[in-house]
Amino acid sequence: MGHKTLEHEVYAQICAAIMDHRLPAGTRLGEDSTGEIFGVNRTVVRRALSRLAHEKIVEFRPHRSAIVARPSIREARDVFRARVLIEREIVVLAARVATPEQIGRLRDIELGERKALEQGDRRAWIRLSGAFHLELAGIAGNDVLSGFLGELVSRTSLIIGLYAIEGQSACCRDDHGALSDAVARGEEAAAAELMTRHLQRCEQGLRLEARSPNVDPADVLGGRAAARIHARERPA
Amino acid sequence: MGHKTLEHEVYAQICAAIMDHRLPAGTRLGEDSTGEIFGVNRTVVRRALSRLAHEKIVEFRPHRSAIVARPSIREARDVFRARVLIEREIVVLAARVATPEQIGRLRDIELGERKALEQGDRRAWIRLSGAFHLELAGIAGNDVLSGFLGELVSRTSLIIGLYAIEGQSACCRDDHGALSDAVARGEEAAAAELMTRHLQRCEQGLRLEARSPNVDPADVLGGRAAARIHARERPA
DNA sequence: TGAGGAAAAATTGTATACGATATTGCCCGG
DNA sequence: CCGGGCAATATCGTATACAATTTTTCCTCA
Repeated sequence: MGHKTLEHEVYAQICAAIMDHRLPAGTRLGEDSTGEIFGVNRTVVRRALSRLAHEKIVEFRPHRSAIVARPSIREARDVFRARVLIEREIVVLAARVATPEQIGRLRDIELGERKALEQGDRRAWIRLSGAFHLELAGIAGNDVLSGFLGELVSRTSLIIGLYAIEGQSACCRDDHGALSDAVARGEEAAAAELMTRHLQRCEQGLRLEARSPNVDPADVLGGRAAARIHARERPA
Repeated sequence: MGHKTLEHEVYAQICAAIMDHRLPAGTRLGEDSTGEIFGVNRTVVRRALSRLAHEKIVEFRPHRSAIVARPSIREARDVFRARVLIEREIVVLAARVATPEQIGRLRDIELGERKALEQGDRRAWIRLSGAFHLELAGIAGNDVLSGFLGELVSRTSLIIGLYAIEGQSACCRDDHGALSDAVARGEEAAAAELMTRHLQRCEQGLRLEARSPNVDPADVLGGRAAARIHARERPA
């Protein structure tokens, strides 16, 4: 893999790092600084960031460093609603046309998920969990919906990083297993309901209560401005 | 409007030109040549094209000129299926929450559409027709779905340019009017059905018969290679 | 001490330059 | 007359350089 172009490589690396929660929301991704990390030029980073910005994974602000996106609570809800809509359709289509071979690949991913969960490899689990949904989308066979879901899965990963309730990370017991079963048996309606409930459970594993309606404007109260204040409060 | 940055300006211009069918599918968009047209540098064009590529409006090929995307028949079908799915939801949500003021804006767009149609201003009609759907999405209030629909509308415009049956351009008589009525009255189910049929009619106004299953590989049989052949067949 | 503002630093926006790769045209042998 | 290979051209991929803008620092003054 790797289209052999630096831009794609940098894009993939940053994307993976964000998905794995190694780069938390709000992290500054300066063009020069990021370029030095990868040993490439600003131009490359710029393009990679541009793409990530289009996928709403990083935020671009004029004349200011790009940062890892900080999806709002409202945005998080919208993402889950969109996922319910799209993935219900996907799972219905998949249940209609899935071949045994395709079901097999779903099972493989499930297996990997369980293994990662046992070993406490949270990163691998997150990645595989997303892969399961994308595999399902591939089976459904609508490339447009697959593309949309790809974006939604990425954004969901960010949302989980921001709003997950720490204690109960492994939200979904064996939802994916039940989902595979229903798809394998061609039970369209059942699969759709399972998907809906699965996504609802995932969403309920987050803290999306609008504590105050959009406390974002100050966000964590600045970042830069706050840094100066704290420096004074903590006089070395 | 205009974020004051050249890249955005170039992006908007190219996008509009493609939507208006002034740049037909397959048109070469070289970085240098396009840059000279706008009097800007390759860098700017490159970024703009990158964005358009992400929206599937232009195709990027390594070391070859970018071209205006040539959506396949398969892709066209997927786009319409996705639109039915998303816009049914949108229209239901809109019917649930639309305010009189929002309905008013819908009516305004309709009015513009009718005017454009009378005056034979096909470009304005296409633009307003898309605007109607996007306005509806705005009313629904899910920014994620709005974003997706934005892409789908753009791609639909390309698809129409490629596959529209010339004679019957004005496919939809007054579908938008009926749609507005249903939304204004809060008739969710009726609005959803109207939207479905509206999109189906639009799709039926196209030639999407897969004459041979995916004649795309050669597409119009090359473009470059074919040009040479035809030159020989037509000895000037 | 705190506020205001100008200079300095940092970072993005845009342009130019050079190497890499694919395409094109041409020449030559069959 | 046709096909294959090589040079010339065009275009992209990446790096470097300068201009514009924002942010930060720090100094001055009330």
